[in-house]
Amino acid sequence: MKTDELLPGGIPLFRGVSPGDMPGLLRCLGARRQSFREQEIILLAGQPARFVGVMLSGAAQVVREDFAGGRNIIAEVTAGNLFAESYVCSRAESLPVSVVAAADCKVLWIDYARAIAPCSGACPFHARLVENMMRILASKNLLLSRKIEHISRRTTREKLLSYLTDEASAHGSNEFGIPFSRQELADYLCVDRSAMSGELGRMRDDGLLRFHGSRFVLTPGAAREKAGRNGAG
Amino acid sequence: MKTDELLPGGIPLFRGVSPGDMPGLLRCLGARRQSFREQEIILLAGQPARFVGVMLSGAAQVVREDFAGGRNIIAEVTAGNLFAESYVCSRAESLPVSVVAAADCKVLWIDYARAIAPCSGACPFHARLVENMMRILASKNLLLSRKIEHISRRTTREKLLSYLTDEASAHGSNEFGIPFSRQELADYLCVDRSAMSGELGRMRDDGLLRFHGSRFVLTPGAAREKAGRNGAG
DNA sequence: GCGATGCCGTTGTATTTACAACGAAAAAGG
DNA sequence: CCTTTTTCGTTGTAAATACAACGGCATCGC
Repeated sequence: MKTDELLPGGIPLFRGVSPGDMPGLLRCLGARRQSFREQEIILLAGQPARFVGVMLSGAAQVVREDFAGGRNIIAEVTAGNLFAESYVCSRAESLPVSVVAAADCKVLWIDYARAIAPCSGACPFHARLVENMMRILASKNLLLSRKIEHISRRTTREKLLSYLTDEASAHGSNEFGIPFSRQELADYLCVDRSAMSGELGRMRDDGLLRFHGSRFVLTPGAAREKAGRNGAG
Repeated sequence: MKTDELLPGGIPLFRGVSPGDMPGLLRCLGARRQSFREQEIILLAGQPARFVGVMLSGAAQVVREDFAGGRNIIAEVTAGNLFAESYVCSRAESLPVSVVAAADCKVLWIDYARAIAPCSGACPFHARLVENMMRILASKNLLLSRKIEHISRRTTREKLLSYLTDEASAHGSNEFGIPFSRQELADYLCVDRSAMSGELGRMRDDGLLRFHGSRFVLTPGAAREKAGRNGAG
C-alpha cells in the first residue's frame, strides 16, 4: 500500500504515529483503500455502520434523506478527516445518512471492531489510535456544544455577543480575529447576512464593540447594560 | 469502597461490566469517591482537566462564566451520567467551565490517563471502559448534531417539521409520541412556547399533521408543498 | 365540592428578522 | 492601470416572532 498520502501529521486519527510505523498499523487494522469518482455513493443510508472512513483526498458530503424524500446536506468531509465515525462509535445498527463524493476522492476504511480490539501487544499503536479517536469525538462534541450555545439565543445581537465573547475568552483578549467572513459567520449563527451586518453596526453605535473586517474589539463591561432585551444574567 | 451505588447497569460508562468485576475495575482505575453538598463547587473553571466525573447520586450544573461575568448554565448532570468528559478526552489543558452541585451529590473520579493506559492484561475491562466512553461521546455527538439540524432552520414551522420528521423516522412511523411537553419542546427548539403553539395549530389547519397532547401524526407527502417559505429541497 | 396550580391554545401588539435590491469598497486578475 | 468579481454595509418592506395577557381544561390536595 502506498503510504505517502497517509502523512500521520495531516490526519488527526494517526497523530503521534511515526510514518515508519504506519504500514504495520494499517496491516494490523486491516485497513483498505478505495477510490470514488465525483457523485458516486460512498456510503448508503441503511447500510450497517461498521467502518470508519478516513478521507485521504478529495471531499464528500454527508446527506440525510428526510421524511419527505428531500436531500439535506448535514456535513462536509474534507481531506484528512473522518466520516461516519459518530455512527460507528455509537454502535448504531445502520446508517441514517448517506455519504456522496463531492469530487474524486480516496477513502481509507477502518474496521471499528478491529480498531478497538486489543491486539496482543504486537502493535503498540492501537492505544494511540483509540486515544486519537476519543480526542476527535470529544473535540467535535465541544465544537457542537459551543455552536448550540450561540444559536440558542433568540436575537441576532445575543447570538453575536455569545459568539464574540466566546472568541474573546478563547483568545484571552478583548481584541481578536475571527476565522469567518460575514457570510460564513451568518451561516454559522443561522441568521441572515444583511440583518447581521445591520445588527453589528447598531452594536458599534451602542458602544458594544468595534470592528474592521474580521478583527473585533469588545468593549469590556458594556455587554451587560446594552445586551438587548434580555441581558447576560 | 461501597459498590451498591455503582450498579453497572445504571451507569452507561460501566455498561457490560458485571457487578462482581466492579471492585477490581475501580481499584485498577484508582477511582475515588467524593461527596458534595448543594451549591458546592465540584470543578472550578481554570483547573486542569484530568479527571472524568461520574455522578453517582444527586445532580449538578455545568456553568460557563461569560466574558461579562454572567453565569450561564450550559448543561445539567444527572445521576448515572458523566461530566467534564469532553474536556478531558479532548485533552483540553484547563476547564473552561465550572461544575456546581445542584443538590447533595456523590461523584466518582476517574483518572483519564489511567483509564486509557493499557493495563498489562490483568484487567480485561479497560477495553470495555474505553469502548463505552467512545459510545457515550459518539452518542452525544449525534444528539447535538440533530439538535443543530433542527434549530438551524429559520422559521418555527421548519424547526418543527425538521424535529417531527426526525422523530417519525426514528420511530419508523408517521404516528409517534414525543418525550417533551410543549414548553420543553419550545426550549429544545429555541422558540417561544406560545408562538410554537400557534404554529402547530396553523400546521394542523394546513393539513400537515394532527396531534393530541404529545402524540403526533404526520401527513405523508404534505411536508413538501406546505413547508413554508423554503421547502425541503 | 372547591380553590389552587400547572399546562396549553388563543389573541393582539410591538419588536425583530428575512428578503431583495442597491452601491461602495476591496480584492483579484490581466 | 483598468476591469471583473466578491464582499460588505445600507435601506425599505413584508413576514415572522417574541412577549404579555387571558381563558379553558385537567390535575391535585383539602
